[in-house]
Amino acid sequence: MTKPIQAIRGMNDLLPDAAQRWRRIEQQVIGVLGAYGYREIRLPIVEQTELYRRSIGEVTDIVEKEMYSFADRNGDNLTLRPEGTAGCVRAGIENGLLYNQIQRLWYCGPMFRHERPQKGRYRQFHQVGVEAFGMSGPEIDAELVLMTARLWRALGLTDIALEINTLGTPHSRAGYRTRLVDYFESHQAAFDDDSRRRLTTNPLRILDSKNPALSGLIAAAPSLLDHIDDESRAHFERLKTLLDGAGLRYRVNPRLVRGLDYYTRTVFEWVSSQLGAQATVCAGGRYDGLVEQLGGKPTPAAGFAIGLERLVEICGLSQATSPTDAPVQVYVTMLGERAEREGLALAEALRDRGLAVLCNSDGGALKNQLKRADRSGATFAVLLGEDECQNGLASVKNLRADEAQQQLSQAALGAYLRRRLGLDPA
RNA sequence: GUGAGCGUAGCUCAGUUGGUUAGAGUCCCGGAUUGUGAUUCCGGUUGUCGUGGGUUCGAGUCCCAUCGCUCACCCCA
Repeated sequence: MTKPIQAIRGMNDLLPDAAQRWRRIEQQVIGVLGAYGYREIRLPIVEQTELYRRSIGEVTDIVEKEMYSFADRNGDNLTLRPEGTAGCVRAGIENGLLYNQIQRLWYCGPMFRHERPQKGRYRQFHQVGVEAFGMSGPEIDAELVLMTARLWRALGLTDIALEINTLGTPHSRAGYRTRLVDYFESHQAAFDDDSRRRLTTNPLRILDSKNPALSGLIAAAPSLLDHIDDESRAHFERLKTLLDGAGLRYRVNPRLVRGLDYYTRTVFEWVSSQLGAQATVCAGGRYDGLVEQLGGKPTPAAGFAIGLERLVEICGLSQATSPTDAPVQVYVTMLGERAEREGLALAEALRDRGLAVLCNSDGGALKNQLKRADRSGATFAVLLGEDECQNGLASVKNLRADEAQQQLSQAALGAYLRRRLGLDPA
C-alpha cells in the first residue's frame, strides 16, 4: 500500500452523521434570521490580502501570523478569508448596497486561520455571519442580540450567557489606552511575558488576562467606562434599557475587548461553560468606521458571527438523541442477470412515483441482499428473481413488521407501496 | 509559536517486572436454509504495534528523534 494522504491539520471532514446534524442546525439558524428579515449574501472565500490588513488591523495576531496568504499566478497577494465582515463590506461597497441604504445580510461558510488546533478552534472553521448596515441607533444592536437569544431558545440551549460592553469611539478609546499604558508601565515588574508584549500591541487585552497573579493589578486599573465619550455612554445606556425591556439577562463586562480593530461602541459575546477554553459561541458588535475605512461613504454598521463548530458542539450536548436522515423506503433485491436488468428499470419506475429506492448492487446471495436491505433502514424489500420476472410479478416483504410476504404485479407495485407507506390514503 | 498527555485490526480497546507465533469485542465475508434480514450456532480475513534509530540474547513494553491526535497557553467564532 502506498502512503495515504492525510487531511491538513486543523481541517476536518464532516462525515454523514455529523453533516446531517450540521445541516439541521444551520436550517434552524437560517430560519430565525429570515424571521427578522435578513437576506443571504454569498461571498468569495479568497480576497486581496490588503482588504484584511486594512480592516482587521496590522498589528493583530490574525494579520501578523494567522492568515493563509499566497501569491496568485499574476503576482497578486491573496488570502483565504480569516473572517467574513471585511469581505461583506467590500462587496456592499462594490455593488452599491450600502449607499444611503439599510441592509440586513447574512452569510455562512468556512474561514481560515493558521492557529494551533484545540477544542473549539480549527484552522478551517465555519461561521454564520450577520451584518446590518445604515442604522446608527442602539435599536439595531438590540435587534441583533435578541435575534441570537431567540436562536438559542429555538435550539434548546440553556447554558449560554450574554456579556456586553462598550468600547466608545476610536478617539475616546485612544485616550483611555494612553491612561491604561501609563498605569501598567508603573507596575511592569509583576508582568508575565505575554502581558509585557501586549503593552505595546494591544494593552486593552491585558484586562482579559487569565494570569491570577495579575488579577489585583487589573481590578485596580482605570476603567474604560469612565473614559468613553458622552454619546457612546448614552448609546450604551439606551441599549441596556432596550435589553431590559425585552427581559433579556446580561452581564456588563468592562473587560470585554474584541480582538479586531474595527469595533466601536457596542460589543457583545455569548459564552458557554461547555466549550473548554474557547468559550465564545457568538460575538460581535458595532463597527461604524469600517465602511469608510474600506473606501465607502461613512455608514454605521453592526454585526456578529457564530462559530458553527462551537454551536454544534453545545447543541450535541443538549440534544440527547439526534434523529436520522429520512431513510430509504424500498430496497430492491435481485437474483440473476434478468432480474438485475429489470430491477433497475423497476426501481426507476418506483422513483418516478416519488419513492426513495435503494437498489442492490454487486450481487450476493439473497440472504446477504436482505441483510443489506435491513441495514439500509428501508421499510419494504422488493424481491425480484427468475420466477417473478417470468410472470411480471414482484414479491414484497415488510422488513419492519411480521406479516405475510405479498406477491403482486410489477404494474401495481408503486401504488401498493405508496399506500402501505402512508403516502396515499388506503 | 510554547507546554503536557496519548498513538496496538476499519471501529472500541486488552496486552503483566522486557520473554515464544500480538489478543478480545464489533464490523465484514462464507456456511447451518439450491430464493428470505434483524436473534442463534459454526468457520474465516483483520495488523509494516504511528515512523525511524538505539539499548538488550530478546522491545508492543525501556531510551532518543520524528510525525500525528488531544487538551491547555496564546488568540478568537
